[in-house]
Amino acid sequence: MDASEYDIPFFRREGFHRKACASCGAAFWSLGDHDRCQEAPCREYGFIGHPVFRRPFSSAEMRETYLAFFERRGHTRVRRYPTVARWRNDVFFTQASIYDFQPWVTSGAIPPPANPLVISQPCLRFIDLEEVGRSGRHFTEFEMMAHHAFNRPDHEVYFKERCVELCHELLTDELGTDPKAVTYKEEVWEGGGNLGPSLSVGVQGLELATLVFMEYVRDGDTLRPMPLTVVDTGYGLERFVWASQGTKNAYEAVFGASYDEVRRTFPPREAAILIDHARALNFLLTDGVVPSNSKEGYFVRLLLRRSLRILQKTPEAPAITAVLDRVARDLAQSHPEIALHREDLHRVVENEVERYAEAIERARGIIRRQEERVRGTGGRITEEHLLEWYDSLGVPPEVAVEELREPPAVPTDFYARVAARHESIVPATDYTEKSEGLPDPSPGTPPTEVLYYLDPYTDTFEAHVVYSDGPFVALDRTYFYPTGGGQVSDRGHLGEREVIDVARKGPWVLHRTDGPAGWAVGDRVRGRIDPVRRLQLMQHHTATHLLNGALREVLGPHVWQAGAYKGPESARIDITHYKALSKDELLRVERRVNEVVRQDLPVKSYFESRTEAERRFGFTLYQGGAVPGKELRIVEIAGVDIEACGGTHCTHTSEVGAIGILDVERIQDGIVRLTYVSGDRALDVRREHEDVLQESARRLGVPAAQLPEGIGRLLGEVEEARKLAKSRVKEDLGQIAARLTADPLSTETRGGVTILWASLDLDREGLQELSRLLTRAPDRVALLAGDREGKGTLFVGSSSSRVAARRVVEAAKSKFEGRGGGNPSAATAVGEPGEPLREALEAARAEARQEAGA
RNA sequence: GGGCACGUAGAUCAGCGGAAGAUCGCUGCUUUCGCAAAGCAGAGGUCGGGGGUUCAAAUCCCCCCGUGUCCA
Repeated sequence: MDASEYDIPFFRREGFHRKACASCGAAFWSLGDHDRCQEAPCREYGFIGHPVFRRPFSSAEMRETYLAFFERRGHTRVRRYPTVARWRNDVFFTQASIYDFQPWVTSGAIPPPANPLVISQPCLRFIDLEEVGRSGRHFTEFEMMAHHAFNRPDHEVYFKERCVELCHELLTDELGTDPKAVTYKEEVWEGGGNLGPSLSVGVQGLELATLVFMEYVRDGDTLRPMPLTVVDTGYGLERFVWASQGTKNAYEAVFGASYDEVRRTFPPREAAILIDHARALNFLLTDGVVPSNSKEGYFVRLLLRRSLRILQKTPEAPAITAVLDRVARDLAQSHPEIALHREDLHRVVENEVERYAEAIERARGIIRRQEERVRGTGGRITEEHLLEWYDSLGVPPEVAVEELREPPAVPTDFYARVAARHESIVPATDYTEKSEGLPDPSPGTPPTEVLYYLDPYTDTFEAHVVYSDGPFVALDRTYFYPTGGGQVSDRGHLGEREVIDVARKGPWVLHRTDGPAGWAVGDRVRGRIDPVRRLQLMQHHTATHLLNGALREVLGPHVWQAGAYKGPESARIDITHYKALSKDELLRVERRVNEVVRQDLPVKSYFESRTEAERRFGFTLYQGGAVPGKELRIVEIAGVDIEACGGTHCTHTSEVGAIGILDVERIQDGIVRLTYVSGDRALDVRREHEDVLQESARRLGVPAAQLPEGIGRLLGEVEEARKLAKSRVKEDLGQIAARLTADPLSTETRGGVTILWASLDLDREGLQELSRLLTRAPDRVALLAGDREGKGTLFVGSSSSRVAARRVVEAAKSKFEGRGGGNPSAATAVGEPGEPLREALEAARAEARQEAGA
């Protein structure tokens, strides 16, 4: 990055000097006389015992001071986003404040909620999990305070100059840092194909903030300017608090009294982990993550189980819910939503505690048995076993060791070795816009005015073509709804052309027709939307909101939408929930949701400022993921469900008709999927089911109501018949056996061994059964040839220690090109039928006779 | 999303290429005033589903379903 990028007038004006750090070599700007940048490891911590700010701050005080400072300087305060980044598919968690605005705001697709804005965003990072409690400064969950500005060519808010000025003013005038103590180190930031210069702000060895100026797009080796430049800052709340107090480690400063309380029962490291994890869990659980074995939920499980392991080591330890509540009390001062719904949160946590206990209990048995087996073969349990058990059973090594009679030593690098087992590279899926593959209308094309919010029942309209490329057509205005928010697109006609898909691309709505449209820009076309399909989609969408509300009501507020699909045939919603729905719960949900339909409540759709909407309704607005934009479209069904939603909806709940839940399944641990139908589809599906039922009943010859009993009876009869057939065969074989035994032509005795032989029309299994009957008594050898379906089968059974069935078959099998083998008591071969088989039987007889001896 | 483990009698599990087992529970009988207990006898299995390899598959291979777990 060119040095001129960092040559900011503010530095010159204020008399900053540019120097190269004697330690790391990076260039930095400062008013003070430093030969090194003021960041670790170039400089040791100097603030421990010597706070850098004018007074100590608590977390709540520091957050408020920061937000208020920027508010006074023209920034709009924006409430935190959920810690679960549901609006992105490349990450699970919000890891930085800018994540709130990626990719839509940063790409320029949608305006930011405010500009410039200031936020304190709780973030989660699991990379340094092992460092928590050890380094004295790492946290799983931390708050990134930030001021952001988004600059368009036609609207410049502020960039480097004002950003650095604000940062410096905050540190010095507002917080009282010695201006000479601050260094701004030059760095390059790069991410997601964008890059730009950045300044790392250091004081007394502590990196307090990073100021990033996103201004370029990497295009191979060359850099192109971004159409939208972004001021992306990050100020670590915890570091600011720590710097203000100068305590030995960050945990004392940040957690204060709650840390002291937990310290009474636990050593420093354990205490820090417990509180750190509790803080992260409070955010995650409040934001609707339910423990699971995959995705977001796994991290909740990980934190919970780590915490439980620590708690279980100490008999006088409090319950995990108590630790969570203690930390929640502190958090609620600044994040009141954390204090809500504690009972529900407890239920989720307690369920997980039980499941962990069950998993460990199951594992203990497996470990005991495995040691038994290993010891039985003269081996012993190794470190590898411990790794294996942790990986596949979830048993921590210290628990496994308890269960063993001869335990191996637990490797000190146990968890590093677990990590090594999972070395395979997992490619991160990059965020890709859904509109990929669609043509991009030129920037000069006027944006599409969307009309479908005006009246969802309008299905004909006239508009002008503004863009046409092959089958794709954009209009100046349209009533066609493009796929989005889980709702599939409308279909219908534009002129004589059939519209088979509709998609959003930037500010345009693209209609895909069934062939080259052949219109010119300016042509007037008539649009007709398939009204039946549209109505069904609206009904399914509104039904989804009603269900979402009913599910939260019946199951608890931990229920969040984790995905949804509204098609013309059926709709489904995935919700976060920790166990399968009981039949009773399902019934209550279905009853409740149809009750709301009958109440004919108005479904109000309106636009409202984000700030106001969030203030009134809270974060449950973002059921379908965070929706950026200054204005949110709110779909409100008073007392049932309120969401930010861009779909088309019925105007009253009664228009949904009946709602029938077809299926409930656990698609993964912690996620339940409901499939349902509404409107005419509910009737159609009912009809289809009724037909299946009637037809089944007719075929079985019972009234439909008695189908289950009828099927039960039928299955019983089948079972009876099966047994009867089996016993008949056995009986038949018994008779054959008796006849053979009595027939001198198929029996001879040699050296006390009775040899029986026969050729029969039986398959392999029949021969085997018969052989078993014949060799029930000791010293018997059965030689049975089966000729069936063009194959010859030789089966030999022996209850004599002198005659090995396997050897007999070996001796005979070349006679009929037989292949096979067996063991001393039973052997079989398959080969040519007819004459060769007869010869094989003779050969077998000769061999058996010889082995039996005189 | 990926790795690993598991799915066999009502329950807990063994068997891991050659003729489906153990323990508990269940039923009946013996014993007992009755219960518990003991002894004897018995019932109970499409070895998760489907395909393949093999003379032969619960067992080996592939796909699917379900459960658990670790990791992103």
